[in-house]
Amino acid sequence: MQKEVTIYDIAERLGVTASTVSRGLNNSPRVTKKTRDEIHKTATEMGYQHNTIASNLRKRQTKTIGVIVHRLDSYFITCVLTGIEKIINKAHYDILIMNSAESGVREVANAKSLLNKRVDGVIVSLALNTKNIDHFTPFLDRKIPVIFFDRVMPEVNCTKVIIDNFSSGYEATAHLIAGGRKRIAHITADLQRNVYKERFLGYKRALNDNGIIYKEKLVKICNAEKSEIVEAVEQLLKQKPDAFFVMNDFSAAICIQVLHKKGFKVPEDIAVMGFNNDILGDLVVPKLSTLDYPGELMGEIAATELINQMSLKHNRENIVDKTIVIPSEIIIRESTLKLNP
Amino acid sequence: MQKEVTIYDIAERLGVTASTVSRGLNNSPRVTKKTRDEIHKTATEMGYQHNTIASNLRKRQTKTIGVIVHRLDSYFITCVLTGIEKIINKAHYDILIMNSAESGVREVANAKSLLNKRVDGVIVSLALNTKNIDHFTPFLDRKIPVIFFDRVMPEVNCTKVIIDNFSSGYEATAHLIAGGRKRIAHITADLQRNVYKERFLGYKRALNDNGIIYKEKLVKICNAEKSEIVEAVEQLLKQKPDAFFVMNDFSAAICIQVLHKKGFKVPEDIAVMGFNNDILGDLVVPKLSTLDYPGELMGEIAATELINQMSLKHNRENIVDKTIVIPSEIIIRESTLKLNP
DNA sequence: CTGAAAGCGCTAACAT
DNA sequence: ATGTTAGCGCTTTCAG
Repeated sequence: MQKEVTIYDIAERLGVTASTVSRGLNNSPRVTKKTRDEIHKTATEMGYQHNTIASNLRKRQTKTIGVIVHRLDSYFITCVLTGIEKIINKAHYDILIMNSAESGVREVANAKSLLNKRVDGVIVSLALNTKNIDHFTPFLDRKIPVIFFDRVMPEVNCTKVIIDNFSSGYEATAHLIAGGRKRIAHITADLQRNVYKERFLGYKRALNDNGIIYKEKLVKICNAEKSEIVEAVEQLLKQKPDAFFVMNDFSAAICIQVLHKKGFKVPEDIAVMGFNNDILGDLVVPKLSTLDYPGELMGEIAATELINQMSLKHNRENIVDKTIVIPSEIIIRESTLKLNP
Repeated sequence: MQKEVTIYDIAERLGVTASTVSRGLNNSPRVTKKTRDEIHKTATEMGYQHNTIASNLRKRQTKTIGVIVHRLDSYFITCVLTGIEKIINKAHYDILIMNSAESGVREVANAKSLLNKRVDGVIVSLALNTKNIDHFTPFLDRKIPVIFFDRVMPEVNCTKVIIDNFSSGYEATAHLIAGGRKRIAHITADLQRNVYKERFLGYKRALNDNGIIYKEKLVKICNAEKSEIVEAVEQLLKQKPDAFFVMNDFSAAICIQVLHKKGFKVPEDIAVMGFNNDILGDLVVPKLSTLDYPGELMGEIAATELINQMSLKHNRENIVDKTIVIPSEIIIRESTLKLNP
């Protein structure tokens, strides 16, 4: 950055003072239309570019929000980001995206960085192994709103946007049972994280409510790597399951692939239920039954809530931490069709 | 933002001056280990948080790069972002992601915003309808490096990271021809954009080199909306094609779905060739033949090049604008298997 | 309607 | 090893 054209340079050229130039550039009505136009004209002539950093320092606000996601290469996350972006942009804020890459350590660093950059608000989905949210208390102390979405800490009192994972897990399992399945395998991820834990609890409860005994051997925990999914499916097949309830559609599609390779028919021999309503679910054969998990809507709602809270800056006491539950919906396609008796 | 704890507050408490505190916090060797430790200790005690804005203003650099993408909800783009992130983070830079949402107007606004925020470098993939790159000249004037990836302006002299779209289009088409196909339909997007145009030219050339006459009626331009793809496939079927070469794997999967619904067998009746090597290609039936388009690698290379150019700040004359071509590779799976004579 | 003056919080010559 | 001083570029109160 060599020497910049500043408002002083414009001021000098026009024989006015920097304050006037600043007002002019910001289209303040306190400066005549004529000077305002002149200011804009010379500004472009001289190649002036507003310095947001200086402005931010002076105004003590950045008109920027931070978003911490647990990964970037996920269809669900990009939908959420698209939703956030839609709302945030309309309100003339910018977005600083940080990627924790499922690492709690990086998440802490991300939070610190956002704090140092003085973002006006934060939206977060927690990393897989985040144990507490102490790294967000500096924000709350400073009355900077923080909204958690999807992956949250259930116990902690703060604003959350989630789906009802328990009910979704319950509903998925109940649907499989209604289809005549009795040995339902469940492939999921780290149960520390609320989303997986609650779906798992829903699964167990549905079994129980239908008089099916829960068997630990029918449950496998793994991350969403293809190799791990393949391995999990193969292991679980030893338990002779008649259905799989899988953590996401991508993994469910892999599951189907493995089953086909092993000579099983889906859904005739084994049913497969996904989660997330990924675009891909409609394109595989058989089409995947799944739970609709409206990412873009979730992003929009989180962002709307954030903007709302940011605008309440001066009487922050009015903010009530709430939990917003977004409706999720079971989508029944082909992979779980009923068994003929 | 109420009154902050500043280095002056720490200085006062410790009976030293702000410079010392600043040095201490930055772990400058010019201050004794003892005072350094004291400074850090009191800083945390007092809840001090470094103000990046003030620091950036003073240092006249932000350690932040801007990335403008044409959309967020694309598997390819998220791979690129992941790649960029990997490299950029290692170099202790932050990333400001902007979404042009395929709008040239928004792209111009994004560029301006990044300029105002004084990013140290920029990585861009152009929107569908961007006509020129004048909005990036202010960066180049200020010696702020700009790297274009994937969607670029071929004519303009600047640094680009791309794949060889012409050859890829050629190779895909030649592969189909080698499989005995003669009436090869092509579904693509706006030919203004280099990537589509060059693949199209490759397609034409391959036809020509193999003595097949190019037929305009076998080519359809559309965006990647599902409905448009379905419509395009249905229209093209009237031309009795024996193969489809489709702009991306997602659309190719839709194409297969339509063909199945119409009673065609893939690849026996009609072959389908995708583009991008999306994860999804391996999960559909039949598995998709496609062109591997290494997004993450592209991101890594663009970022590495950017960092390289940013480090050359003071003798920017040394920068040679170059075009880096990343190898793309045809992947033959099931959807284009050879016709039996 | 415009100007003067102060300061946002930090860093880096230059001095001691 | 630490202090002094100035200033990054902008906004905003207060004055005229």
